[in-house]
Amino acid sequence: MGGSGKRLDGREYQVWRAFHRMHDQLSLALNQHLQRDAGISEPDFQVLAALAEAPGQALRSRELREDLQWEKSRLAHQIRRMEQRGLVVRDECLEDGRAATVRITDAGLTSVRTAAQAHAAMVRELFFDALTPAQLDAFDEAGTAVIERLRQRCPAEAP
Amino acid sequence: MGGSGKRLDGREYQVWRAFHRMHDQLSLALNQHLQRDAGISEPDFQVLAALAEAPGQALRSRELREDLQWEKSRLAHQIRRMEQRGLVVRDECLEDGRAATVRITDAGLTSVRTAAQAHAAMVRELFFDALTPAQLDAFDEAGTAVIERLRQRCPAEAP
DNA sequence: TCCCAAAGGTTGATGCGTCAACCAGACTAC
DNA sequence: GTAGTCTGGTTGACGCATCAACCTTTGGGA
Repeated sequence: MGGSGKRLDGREYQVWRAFHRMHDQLSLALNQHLQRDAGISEPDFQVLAALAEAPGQALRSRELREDLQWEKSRLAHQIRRMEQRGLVVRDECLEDGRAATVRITDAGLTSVRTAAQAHAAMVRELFFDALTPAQLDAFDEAGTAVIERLRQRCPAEAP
Repeated sequence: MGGSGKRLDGREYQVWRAFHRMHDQLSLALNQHLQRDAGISEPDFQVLAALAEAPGQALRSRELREDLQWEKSRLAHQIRRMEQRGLVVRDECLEDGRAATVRITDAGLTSVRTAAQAHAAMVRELFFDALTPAQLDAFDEAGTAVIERLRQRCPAEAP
């Protein structure tokens, strides 16, 4: 609760819009560059990066999902699309007949390596370099606080 | 420019992920509540709110686009879907044969009024109440700074 | 006048994300 | 061991967002 009532005041409204705009434009720019540089999307990149760092360069879907904090079906759809393009392969898990393990392919490795440097540079240039150290701290704490609050208030909606 | 090299360090990586997670989960929760309370999505709400506040409760597509900072086709698709559900209507503009004006319907007004209170309360509860005043300031400045930087670096990509 | 570029919008294709429904393998209780 | 449930994963439908291509009207000039 706190706050001063139900409606957002002008200041809050402005912050809220700026937050949205920042996210949308940042996401757009990063996607465009990633697409141009390596022919992959941000979701592709996240999956590939997680797999590339994993031991054996493969993960079970469950682990991948936990790592990325994605929904079940979101990952399933994403992996299907990526498999069609040859970035990953799926095979069965020996220990558990239900499970599937996702492995990065050579093509996937090439893509993610091509993308990594430029992507990181882009994130730094557009995001971190625009922030003062104090703002960075605030961002960190605020992000954590909002996530924590979401976890408390909307527990069903957290994967 | 700032920073310390191309790769993101651990701290930065963590902040970046927290930012993404915060946005995704916030967006998900807000959409779910909006859908449940008023049967509309966040994009629906943004359009309806802009129209409801406009003089004559109608705007030309161009103005709506500028207000929301959306891409041309994004708005066109959105309006088409909303028109099918009876939330808005499109009619021709007398002054300019190319233009279209979008008007909110009674059903649209009802929806947006139903949604407004609960939505604002939700944004306050999940976002603003989680932030200290200092964090709010930082968020505001940081958002503005990132947007400004985007405008400078990627001018072509800004609508 | 005629041509041509720019502006306002629309459309189709494709990828992304959610939801609800479903299926199959694994666990638990009895 | 068999019934019921839980868990891991997939699928189909649908809304959302981007891109590229397109159409029409407008507004200048030559």
